[in-house]
Amino acid sequence: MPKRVDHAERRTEIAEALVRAAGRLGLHAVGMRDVAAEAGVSLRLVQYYFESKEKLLLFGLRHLAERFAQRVAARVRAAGADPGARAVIEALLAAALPVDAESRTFHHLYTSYAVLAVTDEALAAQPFIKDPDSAEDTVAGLLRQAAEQGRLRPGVDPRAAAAGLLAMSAGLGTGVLVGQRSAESATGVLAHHLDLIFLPSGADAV
Amino acid sequence: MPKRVDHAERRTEIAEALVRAAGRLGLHAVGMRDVAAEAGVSLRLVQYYFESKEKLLLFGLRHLAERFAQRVAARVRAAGADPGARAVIEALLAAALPVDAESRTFHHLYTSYAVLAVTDEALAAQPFIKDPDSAEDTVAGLLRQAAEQGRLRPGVDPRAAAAGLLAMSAGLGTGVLVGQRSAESATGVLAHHLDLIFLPSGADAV
DNA sequence: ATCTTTGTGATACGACCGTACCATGATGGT
DNA sequence: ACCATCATGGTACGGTCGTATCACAAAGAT
Repeated sequence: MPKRVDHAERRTEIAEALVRAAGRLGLHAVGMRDVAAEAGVSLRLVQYYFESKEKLLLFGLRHLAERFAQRVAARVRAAGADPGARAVIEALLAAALPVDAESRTFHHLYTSYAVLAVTDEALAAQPFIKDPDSAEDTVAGLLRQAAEQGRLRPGVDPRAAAAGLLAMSAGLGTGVLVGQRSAESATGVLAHHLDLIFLPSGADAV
Repeated sequence: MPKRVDHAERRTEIAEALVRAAGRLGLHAVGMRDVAAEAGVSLRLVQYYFESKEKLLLFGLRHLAERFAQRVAARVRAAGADPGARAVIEALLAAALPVDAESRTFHHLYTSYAVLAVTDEALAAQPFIKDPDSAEDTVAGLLRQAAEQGRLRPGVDPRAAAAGLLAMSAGLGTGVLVGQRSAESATGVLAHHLDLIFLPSGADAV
């Protein structure tokens, strides 16, 4: 037998080529041949490791979601040890904004997948729909924790506030993506809304 | 010469056929032949009234934006005469949520166009990018007016709050579109955030 | 009445796309 | 040493897509 290649690793390489090519051309325009060229392999190999384009797309989506989850987790961790709920939430929301090339690509492709999911039921059944829910759980948990410590403005519902913040972050991200808004403006808007949700800590009340 | 058809009217009919077909198949999957079939005309006619697919897409986008602006304006008008800034804003944001077939299609296609605009500079240069800005101006103006009447929570910046609300509405809309969230939940989240921005009016404080 | 322009249809063309098929090194098991 | 099998390349096929071409009917202009 030949080299006995690690299939999982090769599939990951090809999936990352897909992500790069799709980030450049748009997901709608990327073909099997583009992915092959980007990965530096033959068209046949892409077919070999993924039997069909649909399988490739699905795997690419899962890979993208995983990488992004790791990114967010790393950013949250980098926010320091127990830095308070607000800082964690701010880091989490900021990590989702398309401020650099990686998060731009992520936002771009994730939105592309979401649009495709409207008309493609195989995509709609994919768990990437649920990922934002888990993010919402995380944020809601942090808000609840802050509420118990009396750091939240009275009347704020953690669940609704979490959903609103994440939706806002997603919407602002799209605005940044299409060049309608700067990244700084987006983070500013988020910070302003966090000010509405959290009580001013210590002396820096507005 | 033949019938002397009204070109503008015919182009509008074809553009609406495009919108219907794209709403059903997804913008990425709709072709000239689909549009022709949907409009009940021959492929040649679509080419005749729009020289290229790109022109058709651009015109379709403008048509979509116009129809949507009219829809929002009608909803705001239907909110009653001088119903207060909050009611107007709530009507405006609610009109943008994909609650019925028309607004679902709008949200779906508008997001599709936004995704395409990331990689297509002809689309990126299109004024539909600016329309949200004018909506933001409107909301910011209403918030400023409410602030002058002392109806806003102190410390709320009208501009940032308007941007945040519109982004939240867009993000929630996407959530509703992909079936991740119900329309009722989305309006509830919006209402909750309006509660954070506006002071409780009269006796119904929380 | 003829001519010229406008609207409409049918069809052909070239390109590309996803997939399938065929061939063939390479290599580990026996 | 041989062979079954994995990995890989090349290439062809059927379909579809946007666009171009050819044809022609209808009707105002002269």
